Amino acid sequence: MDIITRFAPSPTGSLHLGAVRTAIFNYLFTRKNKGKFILRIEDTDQERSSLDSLNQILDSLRWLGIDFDEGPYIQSERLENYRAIAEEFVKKGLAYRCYMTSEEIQQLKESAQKENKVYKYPRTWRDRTDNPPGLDYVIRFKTPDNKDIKFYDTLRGNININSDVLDDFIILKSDGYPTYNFSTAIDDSEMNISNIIRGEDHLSNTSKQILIFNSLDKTPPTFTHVSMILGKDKSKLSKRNGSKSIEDFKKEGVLPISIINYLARLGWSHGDQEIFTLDEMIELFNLDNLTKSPAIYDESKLSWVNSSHIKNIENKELIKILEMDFFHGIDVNQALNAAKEKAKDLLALKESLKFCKSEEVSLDNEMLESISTKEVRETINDFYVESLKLDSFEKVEDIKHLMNSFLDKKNLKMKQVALPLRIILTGSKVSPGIYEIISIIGKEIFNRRIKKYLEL
RNA sequence: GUCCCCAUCGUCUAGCCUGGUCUAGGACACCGCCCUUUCACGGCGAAAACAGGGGUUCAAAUCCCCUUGGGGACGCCA
Repeated sequence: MDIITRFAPSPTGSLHLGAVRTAIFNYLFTRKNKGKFILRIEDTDQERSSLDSLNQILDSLRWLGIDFDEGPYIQSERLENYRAIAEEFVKKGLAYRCYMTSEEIQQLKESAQKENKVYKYPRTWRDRTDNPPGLDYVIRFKTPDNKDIKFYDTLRGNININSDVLDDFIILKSDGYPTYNFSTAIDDSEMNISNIIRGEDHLSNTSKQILIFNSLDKTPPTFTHVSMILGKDKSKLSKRNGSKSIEDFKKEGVLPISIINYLARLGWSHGDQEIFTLDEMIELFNLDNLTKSPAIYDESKLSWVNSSHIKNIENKELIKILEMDFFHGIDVNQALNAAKEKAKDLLALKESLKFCKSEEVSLDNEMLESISTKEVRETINDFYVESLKLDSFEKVEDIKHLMNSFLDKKNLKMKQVALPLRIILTGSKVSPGIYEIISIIGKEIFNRRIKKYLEL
């Protein structure tokens, strides 16, 4: 059977982590099975949907590298279809018009609450045949009585829900827009979706959608309801308990692959492996290795995953991402290699390479003060003289030897030379090791920076 | 309240389906030590879990039931 999947966000805000993970699972599953991946925008809430959110979602997905084979299909552009089907349902006696106003329903809900009961629509219009002219109406689905609604979930097995816990739910709102359960089921059937992978919060909605599938005379897809991602406080992820948007991560120097790796690993596993390339994940992904229990979002793990991927990233790729200029004479590859080793994110990495951007470095007062003593000046001068013996700074080993023999000769501690040297050469407290720094900037820049300091 | 789902270290998880190899493995974080040229990186080590109670069985983290706990749904939100 051909695999067709979809990711169906609603454009009512930026992409949150749970949605992104759903997208990732769908993506991995589809690519693994050489299927078709569809993007569908569920914007049937006129009030909350916005073009801004839509663009933001599209941008985030693009940045993450999650690409689609079809779409985006926009539900608000398919309204005629939903309306026609709703009308057809009415004609067939599967649904009916309900003229009850929102105010009336509000009242029913309030009195139900007073009696400590749960509101349920009293089916007032279910069997009425009159159509009061000029009044707003909704179309409700005729939910059958005491019927077992069954479906299969690859993660949770056979699920059985009795229709009596369901209401005569609305399928078409009074503004002519479909409700979620209706349009989702229609699109999933019309787009021939074979597998629905989505959050567990949709598990109880599924019964309603099954009812729609049945009425449409279509076989429902195979479901996989993935567990939720929770915040540190074990409640639904929100800004308060640490949830961020994809834009936030981008700003904080997190690589797309790190997010994908971390999120995929939250709820999915392959033995003891923690770090995966995209290709590996596609190769290894399997619905059977998903976890059923909810997972708590842990930023420090993400940070570790990110630093691991930074270590692995190709320099060519890294240069593109950093959008950074290197001063000529800088050994760019060596600089990148050294910086990658210890950076926890791209911001830190960029910061540690600041000394590679221009001919000179700027020093703040505190730094200047720490290197302006007579002893330091002499030491640096001596080291400079010593360094003249070396024709090339290309090899880190040579510099190391140079340093060691210098320390021996002068009977100095590493600290006494390396600390001021680092400040003079980089103007920073965050940077690669001192031998690497010297090698990276090369003899020319080294000489220039040292001379400038000695002339101060 | 009703219905549905879930339950292994603080966190993510392996093991569960196909009971014995589990005095429960790995990773992140934490703590300690080492390396050291700041910040870091790295290396080594420690501590840390089968929610509770009943069954079934020679044997249960693994199968069954109950309790408890957590999550979700019950919208003219998706």
